Amino acid sequence: MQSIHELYALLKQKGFRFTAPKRELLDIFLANQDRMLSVSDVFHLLPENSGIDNATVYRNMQKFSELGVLESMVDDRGVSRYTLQEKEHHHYLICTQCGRIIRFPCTTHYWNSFAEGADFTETMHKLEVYGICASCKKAALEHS
Amino acid sequence: MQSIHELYALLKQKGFRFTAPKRELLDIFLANQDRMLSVSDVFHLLPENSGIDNATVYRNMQKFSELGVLESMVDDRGVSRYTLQEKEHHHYLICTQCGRIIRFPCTTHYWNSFAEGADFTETMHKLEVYGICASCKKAALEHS
DNA sequence: GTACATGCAAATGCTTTGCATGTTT
DNA sequence: AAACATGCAAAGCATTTGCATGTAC
Repeated sequence: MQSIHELYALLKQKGFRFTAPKRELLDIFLANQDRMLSVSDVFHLLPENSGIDNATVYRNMQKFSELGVLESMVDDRGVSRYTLQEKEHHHYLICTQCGRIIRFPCTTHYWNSFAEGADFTETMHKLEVYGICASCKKAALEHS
Repeated sequence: MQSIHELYALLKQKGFRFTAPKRELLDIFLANQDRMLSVSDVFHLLPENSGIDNATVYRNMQKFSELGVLESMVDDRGVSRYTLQEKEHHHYLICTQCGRIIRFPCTTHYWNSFAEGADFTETMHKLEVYGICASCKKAALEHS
């Protein structure tokens, strides 16, 4: 999911329209692939007088998630955050200072034996690693 | 963290008081160790005329979390949920049907190499496995 | 022209807060 | 008595929804 053109095709195929607000929102996500953006973040990244309403942002974030264009998560304060979805299933290192994310592949399902033991059928899993990223550590050093 | 007495001691030690609402709340968590309860869940589990206010439940859930009596998470709808904290760090199989949780030990940190590679310092991680538990699968079969 | 989208405003739901009163210690 | 807790009511946010209007197709 890299270019506006691919996204355009995908939307069209699903019967949705490619409007100015959608275009602006996608631009923001394309330009911020190393962040998980909340609706409020997105709203503040929009140009001053975009005229785009909060509700429009919410509706489109949801639509994009359903389409598989965006991936969503809920942060520790209960706020939904979104980022462009990669082809492969990834997990994230998440900087609690600046919000930057670093993707890493999903290579282990070590819990499978426990799930089987409990006769539990997995449908999905979520792994998030929180901490401080390199640039925030550097910044912290410089300020001390 | 098993008995009311231990909890009583812990609260006292931290300078808090052991009140009737706290006692009722803890009883609920002791009786529901296989669930992640939201404030709303807890509220509904309280006796009809407990007289305990919503705000009191919120304040105590937070307090208990800070004390390490409860462990908290935010569900996929952004709602905070709590369960008694175990001695050791665990992860959860979470039934999306009934909300039942099954704990399993944390034995892998396979992402360490990625974190080191990115000069990322982990402070915490979260792993949740969603699916359908044995009893919900059984119930589904019986209804079909 | 029709179906989908948007803006606007009101409503919802979870959570927090201020404040006067009540209770534990 | 002092410090912490609680109930009550109001406020705060994120998010959703209804509806009339606008726009892509």
